[in-house]
Amino acid sequence: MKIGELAQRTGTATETIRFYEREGLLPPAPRSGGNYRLYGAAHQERLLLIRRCRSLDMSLDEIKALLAVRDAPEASCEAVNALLTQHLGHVAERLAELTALQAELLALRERCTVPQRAGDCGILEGLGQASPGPVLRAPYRAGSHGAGKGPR
Amino acid sequence: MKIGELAQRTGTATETIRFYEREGLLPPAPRSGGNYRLYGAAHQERLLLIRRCRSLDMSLDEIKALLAVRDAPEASCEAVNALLTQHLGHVAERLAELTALQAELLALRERCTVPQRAGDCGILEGLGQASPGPVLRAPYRAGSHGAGKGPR
DNA sequence: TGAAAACCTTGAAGCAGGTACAAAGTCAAG
DNA sequence: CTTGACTTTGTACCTGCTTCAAGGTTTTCA
Repeated sequence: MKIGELAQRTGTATETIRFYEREGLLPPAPRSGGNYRLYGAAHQERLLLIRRCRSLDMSLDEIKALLAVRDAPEASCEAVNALLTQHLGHVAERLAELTALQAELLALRERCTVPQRAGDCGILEGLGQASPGPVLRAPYRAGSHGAGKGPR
Repeated sequence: MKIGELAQRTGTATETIRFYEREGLLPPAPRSGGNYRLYGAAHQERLLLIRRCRSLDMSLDEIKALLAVRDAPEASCEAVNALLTQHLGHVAERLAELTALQAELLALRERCTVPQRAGDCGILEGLGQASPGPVLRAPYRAGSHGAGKGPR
């Protein structure tokens, strides 16, 4: 099948598929006479695995490590376990951060229930005060997922 | 004070301060004879407000909107309220996603408790199967915060 | 048959929110 | 007067894609 069909079958944009190939997550596809990429069932399964891992919020590097283990079926799968545990750690950490964040935001909203002059707004005042503690450990990390403006 | 001192006082990297100036969050600082940026108390307060908002995981655009209201003290602060509520929505949404994620990852880890051949690993097998539902709504969003590899 | 539409190709640029250089200029202390 | 700490500008890099632009190929249908 051509890239468009693979894209449709896996719910992945064609550009994303090419991107995964460039990044080494998918092997370079064989080409047709007209230089079109041609894919089979194995590619499709691999791509679905990648997408599933992404939906579990793993980084491409983590997925690469996972695929490397999968590509060596005689090796031990301990590494997979370790990776998963580590990833769970990241998720738990982020959950804790977001929970603290939510509490702080809710408290902040309490401070201004009635519309008034911005100069007297309790929220802006509250924002001027120091945070009770570092909610997010750091200017977190370049290029990951958060509570920003949402998809699209 | 010079940029280094402001950086130290606010716990912000000097590059980040210059970045905020470029992005229009901070006004262009007046310069010394040697072309060094010079800052006063007002700059420091504004920067702290920005950093606090960032620690609340607001986007730079959201912060810009907030600052615009702050800069017009006679305007109504309703917009601040709306922004905060909207932001709380994002956080709640992300929390729900991460919670579902965590459950799925925990279930996955159950599948492989003993080291074995990667070819028979229950986790890799589990990853090959379809997800029970879309955990994350979409290839989430370019450039935000997540449960990736963490800072540094 | 031939032209239009629908697909595919590569490459480069853009997003957020910075970080990390490099090459050069400025200033204080020894 | 030189060393070192600081600053300046500018550019490139990070993640995980998405969105172009400019062309090549294949399919469709009149």
